[in-house]
Amino acid sequence: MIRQAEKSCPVGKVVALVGDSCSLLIVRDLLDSAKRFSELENSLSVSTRTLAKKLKLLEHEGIVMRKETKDSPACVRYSLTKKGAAFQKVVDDMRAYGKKYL
Amino acid sequence: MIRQAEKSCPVGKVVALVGDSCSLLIVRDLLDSAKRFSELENSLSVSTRTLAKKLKLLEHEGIVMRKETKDSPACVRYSLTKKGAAFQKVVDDMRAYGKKYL
DNA sequence: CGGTATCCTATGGGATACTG
DNA sequence: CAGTATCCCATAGGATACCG
Repeated sequence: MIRQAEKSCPVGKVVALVGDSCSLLIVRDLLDSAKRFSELENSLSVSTRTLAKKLKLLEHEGIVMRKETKDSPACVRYSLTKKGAAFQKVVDDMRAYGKKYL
Repeated sequence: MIRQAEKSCPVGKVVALVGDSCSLLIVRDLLDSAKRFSELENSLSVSTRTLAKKLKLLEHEGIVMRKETKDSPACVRYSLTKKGAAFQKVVDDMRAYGKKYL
């Protein structure tokens, strides 16, 4: 639904990037600390499939980093890149808004 | 997709409210100034149907105000309530983010 | 544990036509 | 102009099963 017209607007770009139901919630969680796949899965109550897709997308966009330690069973941690961590202000303001108005 | 678990988090609430493809873009436009239906329609490149639905939702949530002046043809202006205008910071932060990183 | 692969459904949203 | 009403479709996302 994001059209060409939106792509020239910085706000439109941000919405196109994290303006879905859970991308920003992933960022919110990772702003707190790096987390495992299953931790995110539980926190967000999202399906495995969707979480995997969103994480891949966010990784591809340079928002999220994936780090795997060679253990068995597998252990993977997701954290924010600098670009991802820069969402801190947005998330903080949203939190402030939510507390005050919702 | 927004689950119960998210409703206890202020950020989750905000995302549930404006975390779709165009609600926040409507707010962005109205932060600039009050606008008519058709202005929003053109600016957002969204279908009549969708815009009408989102505006109703935002009005119902107390974010947007609808003012009709009894003219012919009809003239309707949408503007932000105080609750809606409070999104200024969030939108500004998103704009700053978009300019810097996207 | 951290995914991928299928299948399937709900629904968001476009296009079009019509009305006060 | 500012919508409402239909119809229709694409796709986001859930559920489930399976794998390294």
